[in-house]
Amino acid sequence: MAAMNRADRLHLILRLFTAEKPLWTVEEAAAALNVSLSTAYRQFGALVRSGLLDAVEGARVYVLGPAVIELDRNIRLSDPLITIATPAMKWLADQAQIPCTVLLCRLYRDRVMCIHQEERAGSAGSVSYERGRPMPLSQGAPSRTILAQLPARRLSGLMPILQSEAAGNEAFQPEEFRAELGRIRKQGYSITRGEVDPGVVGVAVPLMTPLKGIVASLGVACFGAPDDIGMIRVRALLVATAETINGSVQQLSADR
Amino acid sequence: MAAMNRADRLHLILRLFTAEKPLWTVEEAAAALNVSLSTAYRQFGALVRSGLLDAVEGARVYVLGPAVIELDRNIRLSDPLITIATPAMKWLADQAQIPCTVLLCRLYRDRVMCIHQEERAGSAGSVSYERGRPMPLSQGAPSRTILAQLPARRLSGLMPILQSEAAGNEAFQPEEFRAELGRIRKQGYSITRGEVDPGVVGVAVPLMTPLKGIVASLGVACFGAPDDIGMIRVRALLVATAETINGSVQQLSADR
DNA sequence: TGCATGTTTTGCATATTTTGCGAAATAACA
DNA sequence: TGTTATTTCGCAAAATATGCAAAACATGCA
Repeated sequence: MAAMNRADRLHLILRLFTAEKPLWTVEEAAAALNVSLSTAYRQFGALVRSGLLDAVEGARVYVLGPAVIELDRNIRLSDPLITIATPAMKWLADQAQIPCTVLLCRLYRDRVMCIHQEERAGSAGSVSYERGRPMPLSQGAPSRTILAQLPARRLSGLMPILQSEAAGNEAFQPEEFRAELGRIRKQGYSITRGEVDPGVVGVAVPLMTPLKGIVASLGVACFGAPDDIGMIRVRALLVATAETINGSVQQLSADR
Repeated sequence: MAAMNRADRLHLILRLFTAEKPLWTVEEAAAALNVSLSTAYRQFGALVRSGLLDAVEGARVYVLGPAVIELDRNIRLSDPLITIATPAMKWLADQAQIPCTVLLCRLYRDRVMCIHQEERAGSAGSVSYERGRPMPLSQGAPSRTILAQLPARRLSGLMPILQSEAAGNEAFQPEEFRAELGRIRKQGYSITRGEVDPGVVGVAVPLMTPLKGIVASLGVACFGAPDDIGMIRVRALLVATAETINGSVQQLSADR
């Protein structure tokens, strides 16, 4: 196995705890991680001491711990992109005159993940692009907008992922997909209709970021069959909001 | 320095990133952690690879990374206590006829921390007991309710913390405080008025938990000068809700 | 109560990883 | 281009983690 250091290994443990399998016994984890039982006990013990894991039920089973919640608050309060974007996103949610959710998304590993969302007051709809949930690269306006921003080199590196995401689906046409990304880049936005959630129309635009090598997008997921006029309006608001955010980001960079 | 393993050390790094000081250069961190610069670079590099940290601004500065957001979603979706309590907390927020926020809190290190909150629709007030923010042990109904549940031995261990929290304040009377905790234990709830936030009245009741050694409380923070009748109503709802949650927890334990 | 079973911790020798140092490479910038 | 600040790298020494087997602990049941 490739060289590994403690952060890698630690994160490997934490990554066992997914929404699909949130509970792990030490025995299961030892098997999954290919380590002896006693090592797994020691590692879990350390993680529990740090608060990143928590013991349930007489310690037979472990779940993610309270330190995660604390760290998440810190990130909400202090991440540069999130703090800059939040007020603008609230404004956008307020101005859009149709039920919707505003999404701030970024590339994360081989996925696109929402890192902040603002719901329009009274909008009951829920969206797959939910805060903290990694989504496929190829589906939905936020993802496509992000792909469209990538340098050719980086995009090529991701093609295998796109291929595997499309596996089983109707024929995935790399060339056609690239052309689509080119169009998005040119027009400056992406729209998808019901591609991720049935009945939901998504629009997204690219975002500059203060983060080294981070690619992000700002999107709006609209519920309740919005008409074309409504979507044009939302798109315009979105472009304006993104410009505001980009401006603040530039500002921040200049200040340092 | 005491024996330490890699999980401990890793967590030490993560804990540097607080809401007060969210940005760290490698140099600052190396100094704070008492390690050489090259070690700090290596550790930060590993953490960035795992997504727990993120490089800002040409990588001169680091912040908490997207993996934290992903882990937080996992915890929201899967923590046994949170998932059990959430529907009951929504119900409670809905039934309370005054503006309020419902709080699920637990002991976390030497503090009490809210791990889930539900705001009553239309309640604009904000509360210091915010999700993910560690609060002093001695202040507020959720904290006191939790202290009141602790075995004498454990409480004694925490007395120095209480002392230091009270440092500078008007004379802190350990005996008086213990007596107060005794009253809370007997009557089964705690009420504080404006102790944490001016104008906010807090009520809290203890909670059984499925977690080994975890002590928790369910509380309501009421805004807008609620009258006594209102508070009695809320308190009764709170007791009922806690019973529901306790029941579900028992259920869960029995199932395993 | 005591036995049988399943779970968790510990001691120890060994293997692996981490560390700090100085040097080298790289990037930033005037 | 030269100058400085940042970041990576190679290496030997020091610190830690690991697996194993044995021991301690807990649990359930007759």
